Amino acid sequence: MDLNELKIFLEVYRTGTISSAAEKLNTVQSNVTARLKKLEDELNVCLFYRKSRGVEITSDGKRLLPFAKKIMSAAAEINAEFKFKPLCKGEVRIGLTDTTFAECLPSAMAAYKKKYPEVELTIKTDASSALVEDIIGYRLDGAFTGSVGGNENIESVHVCRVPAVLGGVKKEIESPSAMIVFKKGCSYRDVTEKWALSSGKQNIKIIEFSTLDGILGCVSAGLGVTCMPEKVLRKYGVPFEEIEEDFSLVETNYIYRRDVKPSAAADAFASLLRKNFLTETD
Amino acid sequence: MDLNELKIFLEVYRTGTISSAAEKLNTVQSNVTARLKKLEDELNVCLFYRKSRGVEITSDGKRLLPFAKKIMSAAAEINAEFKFKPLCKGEVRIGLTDTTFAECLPSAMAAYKKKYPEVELTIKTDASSALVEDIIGYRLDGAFTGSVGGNENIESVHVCRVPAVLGGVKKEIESPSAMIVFKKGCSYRDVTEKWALSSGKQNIKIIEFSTLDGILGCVSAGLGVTCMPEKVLRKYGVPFEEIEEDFSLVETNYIYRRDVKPSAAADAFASLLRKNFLTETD
DNA sequence: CCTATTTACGTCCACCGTAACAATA
DNA sequence: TATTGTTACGGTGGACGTAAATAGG
Repeated sequence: MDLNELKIFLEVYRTGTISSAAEKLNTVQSNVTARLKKLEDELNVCLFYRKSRGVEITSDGKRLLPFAKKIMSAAAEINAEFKFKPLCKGEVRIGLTDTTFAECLPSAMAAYKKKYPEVELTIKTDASSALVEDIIGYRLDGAFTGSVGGNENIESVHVCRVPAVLGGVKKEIESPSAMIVFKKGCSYRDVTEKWALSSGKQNIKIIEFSTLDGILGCVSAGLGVTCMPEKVLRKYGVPFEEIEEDFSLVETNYIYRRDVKPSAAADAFASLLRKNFLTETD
Repeated sequence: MDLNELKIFLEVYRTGTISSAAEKLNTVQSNVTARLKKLEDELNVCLFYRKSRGVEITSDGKRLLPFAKKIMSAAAEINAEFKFKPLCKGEVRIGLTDTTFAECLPSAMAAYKKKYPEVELTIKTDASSALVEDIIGYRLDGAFTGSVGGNENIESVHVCRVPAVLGGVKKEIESPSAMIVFKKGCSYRDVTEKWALSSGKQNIKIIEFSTLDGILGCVSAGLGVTCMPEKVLRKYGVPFEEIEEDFSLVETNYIYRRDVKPSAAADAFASLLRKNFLTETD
């Protein structure tokens, strides 16, 4: 059985002649005759009486009608689902770093939920390197990360490059007692460590936190310093000063598996987030 | 889109690997890979993550699942309808002569209705020649008639050959006053006319009736004679005597259009009727 | 090394179009 | 003759199989 045969069967029934059905279907009479005959052979029945003026459906043809219609409409639903409403449903799993999250996610998420209410959106925040692993392991559809070592499985699209600044109360910036950072793999931890190295403070104590609030709370309390995008520090009211561009610049990229075509829902979210990101970090 | 692609998609989902799906479907890996890729290209999505150990369905694949299942089950319903339950439904239009009707139809119809309750059975009684026209014009699926002139569109199957006898009250048989018969085209009218001719009574009056009851009623009332199968006259209690075999033998054939495959329901009814006919006319 | 998928390539069949034929009004 | 369906036939694209390459555990 073949969808095409059923389509032809229905069109012949609708028009009442093989010729006009062939024309409607952009093919030739002989082909319609052959497809019809094939269907009749498959089902082992006669579907139409061949009369001198067109054809007339038989009792067996009538039996087939509802089934054929059902199948064709189900097939049309697939096209509707995937071609005409590609964004309406699905599940999207996006990864972010805590800093990206703080900067631009909430507004993007609100806009996305409003536009595509049927998409199940899952957001995970983690360090850049962990996000890369999640992409490779198919646990995320895409992620915004700092620069990642080249991996042949991963496609990386540059989003923006913003400088990190050194945040901390005045006393700490002048004489830092500790670096308060995310776990290994966070791009801003890297910057902070590079800053410490370049300014001869490599033996400074390290305090690790797993949340942005935790880090900034401690920094505000004068327990240490941290490198962050200026925007984040401003939002939390943490004093800061600029640091050398040599190592302060942090890339933000959108990454995804090269061998997996992103779902339309994922593409839509990623581009929306990227737009938000660029707007807010201008 | 193609039913085969959807079947492959579902089997890959069910088994979790392309290899085992190929084995289940009696084909090879490379073919499953290709069909899957074709489906993905058509829908413009990625349906499975290719992992080192089999594949895993994606969010878009999950979207496709219910549609694919729906279509495949609808296709299976067609097979069920036409292959496994070929006799359950439909419409059957059978033609009979009045004499055939009287002889064997009632019991056959009862048996058929019991066996195939969902078939819409339409019975038409008319003269043999009229039934032939109905077959040619697609208004009947099949008919039991007397012998008909060869028509290349009509397939004719011999059922039986029984002699007609001359029915009438004693006085009428000895000296018939009229032939009481069906309209032109009835095989038994033909026999009656041949009898009249051979016995030198060609100028006898003709009374036409359109029902068997009418004919036999008049014959019983002594208004004339008629030629009928012995069995019919017995049933109605009409006296009779045998006539010459030269013209008394009446064929009964089952006829149908050669270019139309009979529906299973029609075949079933015809064979049942034929069996009844043979049994009752032994 | 075994399992699993992808890619390359060759074969073959089925679909489709052209064209001639048949039947009917 | 015009309309419609059927049959014959040839080309071609796509489906399928074989086999080698690739990747991960």
